[in-house]
Amino acid sequence: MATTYSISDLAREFDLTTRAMRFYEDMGLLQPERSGPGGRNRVYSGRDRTRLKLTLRAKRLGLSLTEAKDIIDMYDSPRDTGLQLEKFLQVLTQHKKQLEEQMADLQANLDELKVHQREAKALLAKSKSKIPQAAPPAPAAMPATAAATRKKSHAA
Amino acid sequence: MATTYSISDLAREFDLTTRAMRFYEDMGLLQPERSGPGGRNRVYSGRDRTRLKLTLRAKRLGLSLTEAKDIIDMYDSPRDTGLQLEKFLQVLTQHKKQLEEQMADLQANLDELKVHQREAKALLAKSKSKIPQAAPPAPAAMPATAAATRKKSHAA
DNA sequence: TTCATAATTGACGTTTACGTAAACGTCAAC
DNA sequence: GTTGACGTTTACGTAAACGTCAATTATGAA
Repeated sequence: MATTYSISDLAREFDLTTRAMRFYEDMGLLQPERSGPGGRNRVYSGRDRTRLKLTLRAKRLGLSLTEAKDIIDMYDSPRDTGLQLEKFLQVLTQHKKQLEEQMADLQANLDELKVHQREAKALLAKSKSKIPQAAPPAPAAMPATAAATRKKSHAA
Repeated sequence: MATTYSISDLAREFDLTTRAMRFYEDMGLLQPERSGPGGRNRVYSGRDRTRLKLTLRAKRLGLSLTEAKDIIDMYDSPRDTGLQLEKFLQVLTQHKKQLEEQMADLQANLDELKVHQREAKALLAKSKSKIPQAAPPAPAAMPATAAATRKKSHAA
């Protein structure tokens, strides 16, 4: 039988609250079955788990939940006719372009960061080789970014 | 004389409202000078422009404004003593780690996207070579992401 | 001078993404 | 038989990031 999960199973695994999961359900991101007396309790499938994982990944990349849903649904939808396939491919291309833009953003940040890193290391070396005291005046440019210590990574 | 900008200059350039810019100022991200009668009008410096640019880049990568501010301020702050330098380097390392995590997320998305792209192309080719009609049943997995058509890119 | 354009400061409204009780059901363990 | 641990719904609260007036001022063109 296919593996299933309770709400707290997934909550624990992905480090979120049950409240969040129910909220995602309200948003249409998850569609757990029900079990128990009167079908009260939620039962999540592997598909739900996957969708949740993708949702969180999307969030980490700055998407809103509705954006995430739109995309996930699209990837998850039936593409049986030729026209649907073509449209799907169009969306894919668009999506890919945006991902690549974001890649560029990220790369820019990393590059600037590395410059600062080098500069700082150089300065530190100098200040250590000479006298452990005050050093040169102002900094140079300035990069930006870092998803300030998220709860957990779950990158993949 | 150093080049300066009006509020609408920058608003236009980065495609945001003046309201947003004043909001960023309230958040401490920008500190324009004042000019005109009674110092009413805001005058932005090149530094402001840079900070704004970095702020938007950070936003595109999913950071909150306060996160953005923290980081930008850090990069922008005076690092004159050895200890400050060392702490700065620590933060840099941490920051870098997070950027790399995000890179991994992005890469994962791109990879999955490409798989779908290939699959779809194959299917489309098949359906065209045979009969332009209905095709195989369900899809396979599903990736996620794409900063749903943001206003403008301004990637760099 | 008058009208349009651009700017300013409040101040309240809105959307997103949950948090936080309150109040209750269920089942196993003690 | 009651105490937990886990689950449920309903519902109000909240922080973030602006949007959207309103009321006013300044400047430049017609």
